[in-house]
Amino acid sequence: MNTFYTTTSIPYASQKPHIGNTYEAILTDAVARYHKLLGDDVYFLTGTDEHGEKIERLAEAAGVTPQQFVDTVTAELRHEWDACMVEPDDFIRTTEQRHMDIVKRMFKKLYDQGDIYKGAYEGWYCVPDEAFYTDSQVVKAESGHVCPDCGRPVEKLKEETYFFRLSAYADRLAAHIEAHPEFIQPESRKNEMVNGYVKPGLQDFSVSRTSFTWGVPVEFDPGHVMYVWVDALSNYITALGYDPDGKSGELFEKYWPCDVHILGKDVLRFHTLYWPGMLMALGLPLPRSIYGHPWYLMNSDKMSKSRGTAIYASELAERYGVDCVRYYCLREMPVSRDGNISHELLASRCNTDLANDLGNLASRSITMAEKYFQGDVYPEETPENEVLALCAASKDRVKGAMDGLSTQLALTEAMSPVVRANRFIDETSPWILAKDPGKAEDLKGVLYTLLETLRNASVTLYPVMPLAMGKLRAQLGLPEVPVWEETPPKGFSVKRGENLFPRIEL
RNA sequence: CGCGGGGUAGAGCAGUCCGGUAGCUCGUCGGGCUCAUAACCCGGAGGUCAGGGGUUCAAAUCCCCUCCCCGCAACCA
Repeated sequence: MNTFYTTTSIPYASQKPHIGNTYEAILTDAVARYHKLLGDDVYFLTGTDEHGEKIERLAEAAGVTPQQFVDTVTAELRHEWDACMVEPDDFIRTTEQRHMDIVKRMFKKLYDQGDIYKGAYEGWYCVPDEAFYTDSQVVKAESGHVCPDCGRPVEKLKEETYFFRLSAYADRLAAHIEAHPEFIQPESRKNEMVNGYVKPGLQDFSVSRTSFTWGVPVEFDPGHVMYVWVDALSNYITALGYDPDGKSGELFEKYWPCDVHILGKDVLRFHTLYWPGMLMALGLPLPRSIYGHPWYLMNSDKMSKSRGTAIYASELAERYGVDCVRYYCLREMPVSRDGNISHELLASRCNTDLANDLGNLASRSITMAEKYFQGDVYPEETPENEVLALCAASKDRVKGAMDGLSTQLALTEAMSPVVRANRFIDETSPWILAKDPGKAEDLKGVLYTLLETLRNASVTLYPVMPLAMGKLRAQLGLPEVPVWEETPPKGFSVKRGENLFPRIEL
């Protein structure tokens, strides 16, 4: 049996995640469910990044401890995930003891072997903005260096910090990226990483801070806490029970290396350069692939809580149903640019595809099966026709698209037999066949074709819409959870239930 | 010459790698059907595929140039 390990990036627990953040969890969940259908031994990990200065400050402002603060945010996040039927095998928080214990020993090991060293980070600091800038970021004005954001003068600041020696792994990493075209996906992002960072030369990066305390302590140097990279990125192996001293647990031995890390384009750099560098230093195999997805925008604008333009998955799921939200997110995200989401767009897409095409096909097909044959449709011979041929062909194409994480294409393909079947009804006019007792077998063939189209869709769409497809399968008299290679049955015993996708009225 | 992405019907998008009558959804106009969630099916109108040049029998698709929009530009998650 193949194993399949997939992860989301772990969101920063600084605020409740909006639909744009939740999209990633939905995508990863659908990928995990798809591989489960294929029969793979799947492990799906997600979690939260809970340390850092920003959280320390937000907690202080809220008058709570940082731990209380992240407990609240992480609970909100899990509520969002739950509302979308995102069901990971494990959920890791970087403030958990099991994580911190391992991270501390990892850090020490890297330090002992010389991959982490003490140095100083020099930069520019804008006091009013409380922001650091690098040499290349600050604007050089006549009056001296000024803040690129607000234009006020910045001060030179020097902070003692530990660095990870990424430069030592630059050549190996460049060679790996070159030799494994699938390592960074999609390809346009790979080019961005290579041209933007690898070719100019990879520099060491800072892995500790002395300016705040809410982090994993560097035990051999009090005053330092770990900065985000070592702490957060390592969640992918600490959750599996990795042991820097060579006694890693069963899960780690079974699932590492990861098959695909799924994350936003904004953090792709850290996952494709920093993280592999650290893994090389630890002597561990690199993840097989890393996929950077675009973002969802609200009316072509970045979602912002403060501007009131954020949409939350839980609200959408409550209003329109979890299946609609999952379907929309995975159907509408374009391949190579940011997607748009709004109530209007979601309602339009779901009404067209789910209510009018799929839901209505189920409704009319099952109703006819009950009306004409009391729900039992067992033709003497399994029919062969264009619609059934399309079902088989489309399923293969769905598989190809899902393997490449192209959910937009996968869903378009999965829906194509449904659209074709609606036309098939007009072409065959079953209500006319029903008036002629001598055409009973023809009528059975037509209804079988329709029900088999629905069964096929219940498999190909199951990873994206587990709830609704489970209900559809129940109406078709099939087990609620399918397997990908399900054999078409000789016939169907159906029973009409509630409408699968009620039309959305705004 | 910093890097990358985008600019295709009123709106939102696919097609561009592997040139060959420009496609999908919504909207709109007309027709059909009555099994169905006022859903389904057929047809019409609507695009010089950002602009210019080149290659070719043929270019949205390949090459060159220009314009516009967006993201990134190293320690921000």
